[in-house]
Order: sequence, then C-alpha cells, then structure tokens
Amino acid sequence: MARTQGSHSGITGPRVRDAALKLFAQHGYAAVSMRQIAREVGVQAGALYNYTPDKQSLLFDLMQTHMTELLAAREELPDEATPTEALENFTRLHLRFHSERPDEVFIAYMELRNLTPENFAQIEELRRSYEDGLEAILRAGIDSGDFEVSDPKIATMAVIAMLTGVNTWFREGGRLSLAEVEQIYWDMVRKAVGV
Amino acid sequence: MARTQGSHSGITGPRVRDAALKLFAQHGYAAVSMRQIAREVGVQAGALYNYTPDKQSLLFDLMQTHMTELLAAREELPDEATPTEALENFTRLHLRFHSERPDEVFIAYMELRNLTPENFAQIEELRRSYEDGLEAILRAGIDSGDFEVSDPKIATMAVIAMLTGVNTWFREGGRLSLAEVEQIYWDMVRKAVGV
DNA sequence: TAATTATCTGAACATACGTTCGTTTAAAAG
DNA sequence: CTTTTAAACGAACGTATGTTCAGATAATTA
Repeated sequence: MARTQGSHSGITGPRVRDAALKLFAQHGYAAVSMRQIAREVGVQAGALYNYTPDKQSLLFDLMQTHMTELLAAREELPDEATPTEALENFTRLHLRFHSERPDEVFIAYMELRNLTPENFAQIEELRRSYEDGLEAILRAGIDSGDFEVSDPKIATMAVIAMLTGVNTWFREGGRLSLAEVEQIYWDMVRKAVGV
Repeated sequence: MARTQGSHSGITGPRVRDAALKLFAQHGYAAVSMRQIAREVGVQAGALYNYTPDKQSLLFDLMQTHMTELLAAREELPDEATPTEALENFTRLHLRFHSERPDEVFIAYMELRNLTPENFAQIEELRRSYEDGLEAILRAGIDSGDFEVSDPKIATMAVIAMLTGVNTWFREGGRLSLAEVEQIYWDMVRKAVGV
C-alpha cells in the first residue's frame, strides 16, 4: 500500500495538529511518541513528516499559534476604556479565552522546558508581551488613583496566576457557568486591586 | 571495578533522591533517563536499583514526601485563631513553604500525569486535604461575617493558584525579600475575601 | 487517457530506554 | 585475619525512540 484513498493534506494536516495537541496535553510532550500521534491520526509515523519537519516544531507551532491568538484577542479589546473597565475586560477575556482552550493552555504552561532555547525565547517574548499589557492597565489605574496596588509587577503575576488557575478545575457543564465564574473572579480581582 | 571506595547507602541514597529531584524539575520526569540520574550521582545506572524499585517510585516518593511535609507544616499552625488570623497564617505559611522548595513544588504540579493511577489517587488525596483546610478557613470566616466571599470553593482555588504562582518568578536574593512578598500577597488575599 | 504530482507505506537506521544479573570489590562483623 | 554482607560495575536484555527514504498508489493536471 502507499497513498490511501481520500488522502488530502488539507485534511491530514489539521488532524496531525489536533492529535499532537490532544496527546501532548494528556501525557506530556516527552511522553508522547511520533508513532502514538500517527496512530491517533490513522497513518504511519513516516507520513507525519509531510506536515512537520520534526517533533519539536509540532510543539512549537502549537504554542506559537496559541500565544499569537491570545495576543490578537487582546488587541481587539476597546482601548478607550477606564482603568477599571480595562481590567474587567482583561479579566473576562482571559477567563473566556483560556476556558475555551484547556489543552493549549496546559501545553503552553507545562511544556516550556521542552522547547529548544531559540523556540523558548520566542514564546517567552510573546508571554511577556501579554503580561506587560496587564501591567500597563494596573499602572494606569494606580496613576489615576483608581487602584490601590503596592507593586504592579507582583500584582500582574498574582492576577494572571489566579485567573489561569481556573483551568485546573473549570469544565463546561459543571456546577457553574462561565458567566458565573467570570463574575466571581472579577469580584475577587476588583477587590484585590482595591476597587 | 565493583564496590567503590567510601560507598555508603546513607550517602548514595539521598544523592539519588536529590539528583532525581533536580533533574525531574529541570527537564521533566519523562525526559529524564535513569542513566542521567546515575551520571549526576556519579554511579552506573544499575546501582540506582539499590535505592528504588523503579523510576516511577522515585517520582512518587518525591511527591508524597513533599505533600506530607506540607500537611505537617499546616498542622503546626495555631488553631485557636480568628478566621482572619487563620487566613493570614495560611497565606504566609504557603508562601514560605513553597518558596523554600521550588523544585518539589514544580514537580508536584507538573508531573501528576506521569503517576500511575494508584499513585495519582494517593497524591490527589493529599492535595485535596490541603485545599479542604483553606476552604474550612474561608467558610468559618463567612459564617462569622468576617469574609465576604460568594463561593468558597472557587475562592479556595483562586487563592491557592495565586499563591502558588509566586514560584514562577520569586527567587531568593531578587528585588523583593520573602517578607515583602508575603506582605504584598497577604494584602491582596485579604482584600479579595473582603477583609 | 497519459503524465505528473501529492500522499502514504513499510522497512530500515542508529541510538536510547528501563531493568536485570553475575561478578567484583569495599566495608563491617566475627 | 577470616567471613560475611553491602554496594557498585558493566554487560546484556528486549523494546522503543525520532527520522529517513525508496517504492507504491491515489488524486490531479494536461
């Protein structure tokens, strides 16, 4: 056998990507073999190399796409908002975006150390850019007198850690809806920065 | 060559443990080989099996020890405190304990999926017990009217996620001392629960 | 229909893995 | 000093790894 019936790069390509995403999130990059990914796609291991130069690129592409989409989503937030509005928008966007992509988030946070140094630097740059966005909001709120925050750098890390933590327990269809979770977290964030 | 000069189980044993801790934290359980651990200890791979039945037990022991010590530390907190005092004690203990053990914390959060189902269940039980402790404090504060928290379960997860987040950036000897970090986080936690 | 291109197979490569074990040497016990 | 035990070596086991590639077949183009 060789080329199989109905085979198309437009179909197999995304399937490779999806399989890698699912398996990396489930078992971790290092614990997943190319043969496992191939089996999930329904193909032999060698065929994967039509869609990725190597395993590392598979991981990097997943993380880069995720971070780029996250930054793009943030760009779309209105920028004429007050500091408090901006913080609420950020909070709700973060919760919504992350809860919709549990696998991507898991990988983005867990597999950093499995990136090559060059790839790591690129992803880290994207992450820093995202964090800087929140820090800018906090500083604006401090300057305007809206927020009461002693250290904006730490507050940035604390808020992001708190928000990203939802992914450890939140599941669609659970006890609480996303809207309820958003409201509860926004209340906590709001209070934490003194609003 | 065979048994080497100065070899002692009382020396090599802890060194195996330390090497595994360091390497698992650095590269991840699945990415670290028994030969790497052996090299770090200064021994051949076969010698490791004088100290662990297998690689999985090495991971499990590290996590179990960590969680047990965490629970033991919490037991030593005074239990006649007010809800606010109890929450402050918990917050400071968590920050101190975790900042002193970055490698153990990293492993405890990242390598859960590399535990066998039986081992996972045990570690998860310990973690649940720790979280229940915080939830009890929050409920007590709600009942007494000290705290203003709409959902104690979520608040528990949010606070723990926020606090554990320090380990992603805090380093002894950095811009802020542990005491300063403790104060800043306690301020945020305090405000977040409405105190 | 014929020629070309895209896609996948299946075998192979060198290397690495966790683990076992017979043997050897050092330390401890008698 | 002799015997016993503890600790480590070093080779070997079978299996798995990421990756390459010639060959085969399907889809597409001419």
